[in-house]
Amino acid sequence: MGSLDGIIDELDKHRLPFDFYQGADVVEVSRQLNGKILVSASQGLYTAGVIVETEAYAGESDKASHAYGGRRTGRTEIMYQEGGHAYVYLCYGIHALLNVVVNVPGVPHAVLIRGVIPFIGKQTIETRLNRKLKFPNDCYGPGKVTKQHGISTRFNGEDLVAGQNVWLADAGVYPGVMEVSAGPRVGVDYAGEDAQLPYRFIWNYMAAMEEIKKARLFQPGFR
DNA sequence: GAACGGATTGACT
DNA sequence: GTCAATCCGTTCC
Repeated sequence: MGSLDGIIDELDKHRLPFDFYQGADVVEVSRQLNGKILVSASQGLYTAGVIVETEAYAGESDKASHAYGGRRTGRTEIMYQEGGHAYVYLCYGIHALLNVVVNVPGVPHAVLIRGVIPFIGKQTIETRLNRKLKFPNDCYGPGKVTKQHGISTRFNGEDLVAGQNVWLADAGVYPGVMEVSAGPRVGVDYAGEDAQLPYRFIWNYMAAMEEIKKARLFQPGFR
């Protein structure tokens, strides 16, 4: 009852389908990813949490994107593949950042996962951090997400639809209509006027916790 | 073979 | 709120 295996099994059954990632509008996909579940199995240890912050990167026409102007290199290649794969790259030489590849082959759109409220594997996460989790502070920040969930650049190219190492699920956690706010992206001053685009989506922590409490997966005695 | 620079973080006031 | 450390991978010569 409420066993870890049972919950992971449930999250596996409710994976986001292939079609979800083929969406033509990466900004809308970015918004919709708030409330979805990030599940990872790294070093044989499961962790999972609710996504509460994302940013859209709109490929060739977006000056903030690594694929701006059709830039296609070894690093950006995965973004040109079909949606539903992970794009993980190293930032500032230290932080791995997790992106979800969106759209059809040849269209290098992606969504950066910037915030997650963890609910499975808290002990694993605290071991990785070497300290206790601090809410809500530890939930926001793209480098924090990958550290907590054991996601390194080795996860680059992972299949989110059929792979066993990392995936996304719909666990019935949905933001209220007005609860996800849009704003400019972080750390993209180099992108000129594109830095002002409202491609960043944040789900307020208190509001997210309210919705999480309501979801079936989180009811006492579930399973 | 080497320069470049960053989709950040955490410490500090 | 401000600010500097950070260091590898990517890119191009």
